[in-house]
This record gives sequence, C-alpha cells and structure tokens, in this order.
Amino acid sequence: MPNATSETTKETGLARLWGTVVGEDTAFLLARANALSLSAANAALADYGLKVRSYSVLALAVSGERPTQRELSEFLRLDPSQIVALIDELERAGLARREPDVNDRRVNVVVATEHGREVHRRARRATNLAEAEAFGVLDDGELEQVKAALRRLAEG
Amino acid sequence: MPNATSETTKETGLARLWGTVVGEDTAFLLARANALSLSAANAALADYGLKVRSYSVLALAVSGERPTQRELSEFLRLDPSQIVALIDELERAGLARREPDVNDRRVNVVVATEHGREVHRRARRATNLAEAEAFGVLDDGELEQVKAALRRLAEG
DNA sequence: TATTGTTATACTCTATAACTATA
DNA sequence: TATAGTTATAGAGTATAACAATA
Repeated sequence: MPNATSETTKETGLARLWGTVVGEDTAFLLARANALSLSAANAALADYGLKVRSYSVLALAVSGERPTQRELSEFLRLDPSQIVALIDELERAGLARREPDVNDRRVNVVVATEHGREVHRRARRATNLAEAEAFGVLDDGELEQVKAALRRLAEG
Repeated sequence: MPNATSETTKETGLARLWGTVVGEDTAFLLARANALSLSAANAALADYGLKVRSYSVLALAVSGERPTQRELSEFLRLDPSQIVALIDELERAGLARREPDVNDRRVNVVVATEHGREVHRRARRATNLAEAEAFGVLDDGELEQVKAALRRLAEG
C-alpha cells in the first residue's frame, strides 16, 4: 500500500501527468490509440491463428484483386522478405496460395483458398466487433470524421 | 519498366488495393498514420540524440511533476525495465537524473538537468515543426477534432 | 508479504544485404 | 542492367521472470 504522505502520491497520482505537454501531443495520442486498437485486433484474431499482419495479407488475397507480393509489400509498407514469411504462413495454414503471373514468370500473385475465404469471413466479423468496442467511446459522427482525417493522412 | 499487358498492372496498379476492405479499416488507417507520425518525429529528434521514447521521458522529467519510474512505466505503457534503460540513457547524456524519494527509499523520482531542459526546448520545437508537417494535410479544425477523439480513445 | 527498481533472457519485429531466376 | 522473390542475419523493440532493497 503506498504511503499517502510519500512524494509518489503527493498530487493526484498518475493523472497529473496527463496535464503535461506530453498528454497534449498529437503523436503521443496517436501512438497510444494505435497500440490499443492493435492489441484489441490481435486479441480478436488469435482465435483464428492470425495477427493483424497475416490478416491484412489474407484480406487482400480474398479481395480478388490478385495482388503481387511486390504490391503487398508497397501497400502494407512491409519489406518484401516479410511478405514472403507472411504468405508462407498463410500457405502452411491452407488459407492462401501463390500463383505464377501469366505474363511475367518472376511474379507471384496471391489468392485465397476457399478455406481462406471462410476463415476471413469469420475473422473479419471478430475484428469488426473488436473495433466497435475499441472505438466505442466515439459516436458515429466522430468516428467518421476521424476515419476521413486518417485516410487523408495515410494516403498522403 | 513493367509490361503493360502483365497481370501486375492490369487494373490501375497499387491504387486499386485502396478500394478493398483493408483500405477502409479504421485500425489499418490508424496504424499507417501512426507509422508516418512516428518516423517523422524520430527523424526530427535524431539531431538531438533522442527518439520518441527517450524524448517522452525527458519531457515528463522537465515537467516538474517529479514522476517516479513506476509512474513513467504506467503512463507511457512501457515495462519498468525499459524505463530503466531509457533513464540510464538520459543520465549518460547528462539530460536527467534519478533522485531518491524523500519518504520511500525504494522510489526514484526523475528530474531534468539544466542541460536537459535546454535540449528539450529545442527538441520540442523540432518535433512541433515535424508534426505540423506530418499533419499538414489537415486544417486546424480537423486536427482539433482528431486530437479530441484520440484523447478520448487514449484515456479510456 | 508486497512493491520499486534492476538484471537477464528470449521472443517478435524490422532493416539490410546478398542471392536466383527471370526480364 | 533491372526487377520479383527468396534467404540469412543482425538490430531494435517487447515481454517475462527472477532478484535485492525497502516497505
């Protein structure tokens, strides 16, 4: 039990640090919100043997856009070597597979298996629920404003 | 030069992936915006031998709130052992120091040196500029809305 | 007994460079 | 010569457990 006369708790405790410049910093708030969102999503995906990374690749494989590994690398801002590992993982789990590009034999295109589509459907439901919970403190209007702003930041 | 008839570029290229479910996902957008903000801040802080982590600890040391290591750990959501390493770093650089708590000899309180305060002033200016640039695509009203929303997410 | 700070260790993530096969 | 994918490796970041000093 902390001593009430200790310097440790002389003010209102931890809360007083929110009043500092750090608590007003946009980058700090963004980092914390992201950490919360990330761990909520990863927790929701654990039931399906996925993490945010592998789920993102799976979702893009399911999309039907037939992304190449290079495109996945650029879009997800991950190194090509990390994409290799993620696809290996999805392939081992029977969720996706590589298909050679018809016109350029250097290129692999990533497509989902039927099982991958099914797992994605369920995983997506789970992450949607987790997101709704994580962002539940915001009303619909606020959430839309934030998304619109983040989209402009992210695409820029 | 990519072959225009290749499957790789049959649609509009990378941009077509933004139309998928991933490009609409709040967590995905948040993660990307955070990555951009983080690398901009780290780049700005490199001139001062700091990173976002060490800068945050320094800023809290400068605040005058005399945070304990435990409080820094909880507020920044970093493990106590990571706080140890960050303070060691600041101490080696002469920017901050540990002071034993008067009432509880187990506790260390972290305070900035005069040099630490000066470096913080300059580093803060640099990160403010970097932030203004990173979030420059948003007008002031949007930025305030986003900050308010993030603050509610982060504190919750 | 419980807590603060510390050390040690392992695990994940990330970044880099070198290699192959194709173009 | 350049590009797509692959492999290997090292560095940064993160999580966990055990420990000494103090409460």
